Amino acid sequence: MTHSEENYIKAIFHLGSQGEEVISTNAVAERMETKPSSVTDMMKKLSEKGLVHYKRYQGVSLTALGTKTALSIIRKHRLWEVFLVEKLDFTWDEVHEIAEQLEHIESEKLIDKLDELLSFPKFDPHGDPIPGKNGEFIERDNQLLSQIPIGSSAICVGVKDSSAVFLRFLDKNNIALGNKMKIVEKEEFDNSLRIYIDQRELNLSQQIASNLYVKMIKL
Amino acid sequence: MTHSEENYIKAIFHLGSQGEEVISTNAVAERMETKPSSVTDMMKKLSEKGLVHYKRYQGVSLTALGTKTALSIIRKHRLWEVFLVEKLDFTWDEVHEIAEQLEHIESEKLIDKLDELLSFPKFDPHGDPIPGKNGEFIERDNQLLSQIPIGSSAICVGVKDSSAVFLRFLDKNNIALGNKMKIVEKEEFDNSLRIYIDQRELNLSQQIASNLYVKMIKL
DNA sequence: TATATAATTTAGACAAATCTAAAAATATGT
DNA sequence: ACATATTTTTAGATTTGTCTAAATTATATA
Repeated sequence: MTHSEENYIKAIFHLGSQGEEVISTNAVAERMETKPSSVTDMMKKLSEKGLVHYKRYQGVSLTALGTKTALSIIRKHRLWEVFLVEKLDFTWDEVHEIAEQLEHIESEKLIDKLDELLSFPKFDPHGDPIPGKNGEFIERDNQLLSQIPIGSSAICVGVKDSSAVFLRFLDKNNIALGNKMKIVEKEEFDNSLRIYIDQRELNLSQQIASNLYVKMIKL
Repeated sequence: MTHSEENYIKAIFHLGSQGEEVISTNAVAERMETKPSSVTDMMKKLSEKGLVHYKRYQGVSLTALGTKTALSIIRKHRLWEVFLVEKLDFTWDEVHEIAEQLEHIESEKLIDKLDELLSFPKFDPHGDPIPGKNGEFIERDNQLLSQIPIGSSAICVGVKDSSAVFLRFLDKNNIALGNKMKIVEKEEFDNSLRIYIDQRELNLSQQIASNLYVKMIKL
């Protein structure tokens, strides 16, 4: 498979897991930052290779083989991210671009050995689950901070948006995975939240809160 | 730079350091396993980018910039090889193909951090010197086993041919980098050598002996 | 040194991945 | 349900890296 094919497969997988089953040509084009016509061409090719279900004007979805392929690429991406943070001391906002390249390296043995070196991690530095060697994949069932009731306590377990700007904002405010927080109040006007975290009081906009995955805990 | 461009630069560098200064189109084509006409096309492109000196029918050589580029790629290749052997327990006959992919990953920071993780190694698993961050490069001044006088002792420091078959042959005969050996006799008929290594007596063909780099030691 | 041979380049073609512009199919709104 | 808007596809072009076949230049030999 070419890098381009792999990137399309990955895009379709990600679009599929955050909403619809069947993905539109335009959606893929937007995510890949290409033109819809390029997507159509590629869908024909991937369809011939048995990686996607595709009928013209009907959108696209991954076949079982396509899903397996996507999971393998995502596994590689996330394991490399763990490596970069754990072994090379990169920060979580620096690893995506590099992992984007490393995910295309072809060698099953390499990935298995990397997995072992890292002690078989289950999550990447952004809290995203790492698919297993045989395609086992635990979808994250956590809630967004914006969705949990006022008064509850929760642990920060992941980020929905893993762009460098957002991650650096979190760093600046000492919000890290594993941190405990308590939601004190929701401001009616703009839906911002007042929380306690790390012995401090903090105000988070609705946009921030809807990009933080948390796991509720009983007091 | 594209992977292909990088591979051409590397090929020219290697051809240049094992003989002539000016490299012929055919030599590049043979090494790259492409047709001479493809080489001509690429030389024009690399020439326009200032990476090679090229005049038609006159062969090709690297510019200062081309050499710097080549050293950077080789540095990456060899550091990744060390990583694969030291951190992931690959054997020295398995690493070349994977490093061939990894050498194209773009991130200076990644390579610097990798260098640090590996404690700034000076040689790769085959005994080849690793160029420094700023292009410093110690050419190996060692001799081939086939070139040293009978009766002398030497330490094995590298391999000229690093193909998997040759490396596995060495493994099978317990010849490893760092091993001491003494040349006992040279057979006139086929130039094979009788040596002592690792408390054993061993017979090495001329072909083997001319692919092993050694450093002579005084007794 | 003339000519044969070998090396190299040019010309033209192709596949992959992309694009633009136009056409076709589908979806939407009243 | 029909006209319009949107989405998607097709057709044809472009770029990169490659190829084959033919032409050109260099070299080697007689």
